[in-house]
Amino acid sequence: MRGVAGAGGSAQRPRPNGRRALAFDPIAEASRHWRERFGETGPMAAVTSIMRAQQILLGEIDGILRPFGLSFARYEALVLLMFSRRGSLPMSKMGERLMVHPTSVTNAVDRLEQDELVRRMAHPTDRRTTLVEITDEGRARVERATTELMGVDFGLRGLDPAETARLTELITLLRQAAGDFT
Amino acid sequence: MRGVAGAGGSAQRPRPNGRRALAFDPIAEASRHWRERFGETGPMAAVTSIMRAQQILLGEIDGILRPFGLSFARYEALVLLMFSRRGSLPMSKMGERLMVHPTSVTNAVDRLEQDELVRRMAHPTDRRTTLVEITDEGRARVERATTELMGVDFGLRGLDPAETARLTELITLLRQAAGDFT
DNA sequence: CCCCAATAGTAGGACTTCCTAGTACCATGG
DNA sequence: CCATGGTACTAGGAAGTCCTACTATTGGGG
Repeated sequence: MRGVAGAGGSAQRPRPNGRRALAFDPIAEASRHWRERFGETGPMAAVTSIMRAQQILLGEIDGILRPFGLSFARYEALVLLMFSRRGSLPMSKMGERLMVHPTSVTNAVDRLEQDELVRRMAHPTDRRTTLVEITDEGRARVERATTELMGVDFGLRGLDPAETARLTELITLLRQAAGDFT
Repeated sequence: MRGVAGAGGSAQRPRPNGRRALAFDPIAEASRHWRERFGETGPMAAVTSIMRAQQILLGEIDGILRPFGLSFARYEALVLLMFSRRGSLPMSKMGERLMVHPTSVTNAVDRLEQDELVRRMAHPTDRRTTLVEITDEGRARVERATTELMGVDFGLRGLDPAETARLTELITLLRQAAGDFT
């Protein structure tokens, strides 16, 4: 269905969605065009690169998670609940930690609940709040999926540990400047 | 509507979707949890960071483009056409260069055509092929949008030019390993 | 003690991405 | 000369994101 990162090193692996590898880097190519016409192009190349990286990684990860009946969005929600002390959190807390819109949480929880991987519960004191609790099946599922994902480094290839750490570091600077945290 | 990247340096700017800055970095926090439980966490942190960076940048850019009646997806398509020699390209070529699924091109071109920023034309010799040509209005629009985007470094903040270049470089390694190009 | 602003969650809608299927057309081999 | 396989595009649908309301509930100030 997706290949789940088997096959070969890097060259002849079929592209996720049926595209094939190009003989040149289209981002570098575009960057060249920009430079000719506008001069500075660093930020544009970086932004385009990030967009593309996200697309690649999400495709890779979703492909790995598909056999588990999960998407990355729902997987992340399950992980968050698994890490929580009581195995449950208010929806609002989930949105905050996952850094997504409240309606995205509603969406994810709806689907997870349909699969009986989580359960909505009333909050004991605040009737506005909905608690989301991970089920035993949810725990089992996320545990297995995690093993699988870690086995393939979350689809991340081509970077050694130091480079991986540096990448995270640079993006942390970006995120801080964007106001993600103080 | 979105703020268009004005206001302040980094701290008190309202988050794109109404979330506010947290007092800690949720990705670092999650990474700590992972390390406790599973040991290695480098790839997971990097992947999560990229996902978040994409979300931030896309929100930023779409906010800037909204006054121009464009989204980033459609903007990229217009830029591609603007850079092409004849101002027109086959849809398939566009999908290849933009690295998106053919149906995504159809979608983007549909909307651009409704706004009369591009025009579908028959290919002179191959009747399977649809050529997409940028209109004068399309050129004008993308020109103005580009000025705006370059003025705010495509929403990229917090990195100096060297760091920006390094970020692109690291992601290029990732993309190459994923088979984006040879 | 009550009104009113803030908070929590959801419904509905716009947009994007991908996938699967289908149709139309080209190009090559028998 | 046609049959077959590959290419180009689109229709329909699933999933995710965000946004704008809207309802319910809470908690504080007058």
